[in-house]
Amino acid sequence: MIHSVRIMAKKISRNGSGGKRESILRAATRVFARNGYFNSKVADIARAADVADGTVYLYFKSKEEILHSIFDQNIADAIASGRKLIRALSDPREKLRRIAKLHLERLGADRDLAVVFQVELRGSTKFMEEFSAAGFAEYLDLLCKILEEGQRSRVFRKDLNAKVVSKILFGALDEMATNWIISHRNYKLEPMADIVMDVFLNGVSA
Amino acid sequence: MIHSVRIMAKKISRNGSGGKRESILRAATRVFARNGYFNSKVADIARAADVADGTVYLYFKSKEEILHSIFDQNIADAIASGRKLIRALSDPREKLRRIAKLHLERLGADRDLAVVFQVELRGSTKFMEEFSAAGFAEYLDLLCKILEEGQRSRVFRKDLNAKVVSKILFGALDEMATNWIISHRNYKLEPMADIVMDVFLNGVSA
DNA sequence: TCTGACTGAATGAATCATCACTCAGTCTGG
DNA sequence: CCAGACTGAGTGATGATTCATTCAGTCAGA
Repeated sequence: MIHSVRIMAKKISRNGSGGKRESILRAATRVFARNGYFNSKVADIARAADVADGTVYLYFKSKEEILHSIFDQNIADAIASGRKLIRALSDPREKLRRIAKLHLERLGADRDLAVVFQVELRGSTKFMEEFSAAGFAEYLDLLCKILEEGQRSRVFRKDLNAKVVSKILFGALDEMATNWIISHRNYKLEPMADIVMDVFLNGVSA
Repeated sequence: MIHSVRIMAKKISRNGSGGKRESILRAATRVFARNGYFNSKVADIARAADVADGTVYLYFKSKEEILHSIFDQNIADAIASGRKLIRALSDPREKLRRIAKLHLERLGADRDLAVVFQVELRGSTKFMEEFSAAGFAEYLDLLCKILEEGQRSRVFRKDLNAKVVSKILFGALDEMATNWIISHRNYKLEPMADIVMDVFLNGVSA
């Protein structure tokens, strides 16, 4: 009995929305987004999460690991959602449209997270390289595979390098997100995906 | 006689490639590119420029101002080059092709500068917003104006928002540059402009 | 031409505020 | 009472910036 309760507690504390770890990650996202990673003090994160400074170190090895965790958790989730979303579809164009929409939808739904992804994670080659090695490359690969599939079925032009073309698409979406953050006007991010996909698909269709 | 010699000396020390200010800027670009802005010590920059720590402060108010100066100097130069390059051209498509090539040519010619532009300048919303207000917006506007011109002459589709479309183009080029930096393989950046422009122009042409 | 006063660029050791991280101790549920 | 989650004051390192000092070069007067 006691045993199972402890396991539950552990589980909640690891994954649940009431857990300290989650709470620290959410707080850190907010703090990083507001001040920038290097200007954020661990003490600020602790205060925002309503825990003591030391508690942060019970859950994360270092300040840097917090940033990593924010990225890891979200990119893995995004890729999983993306794969699931396109599983039932057959038209490569539609697959890309859905992925693009999901991409901007997710970032548009949480401005703080978007800032961390678009701004803070870019702030050092070290991070860029580490991150690119992991989830980022996987995301690009997801796009690339769809493009290749479309080339095989002659939906997309075959004279283009799929890898390069997937970067073009990613770059266009990425810029939409970055501009949305910088701009202080209040518009919806996700509809931008339609315009991007219009131009892009028109450009790569056979 | 002596007087004119002094004026020459002053002029060289302000603008010439042998001047300390220039030398500090070049050194800073290298150091920022290697270590990242926040991990770079002013002392590192001073050593790389072969001057004393304090000398840096005779030319720049702060470490931050050094980063600003690197950006300001280069973006202004890039925009001027771009405008000059397209002045004699009439076809909007050709104008965009030339600008895109110039964009990647400049970054591809100086990896350190590219790292500062693609990575270090992105590392804080504060920088992003300040920079976007100045030169970056002007660059986007340059693209936008060409697109609008092309729409008027029915070269480009009129059903697209020129501002958004210019961001798509910028984002695609930007991603080429960023990927070139992250990737450790040794390829030329500038030819990527052709592929980008192929897809892009195909996508926006009427 | 020589000399002594003057200038201001350049120096780099010292200052001082800032944090990431630690750890000795407290609290609490069972 | 115990285990272990949690606390938060303290520590040590770091690094941007300052400023008293040096010294190479300029200049004016004799």
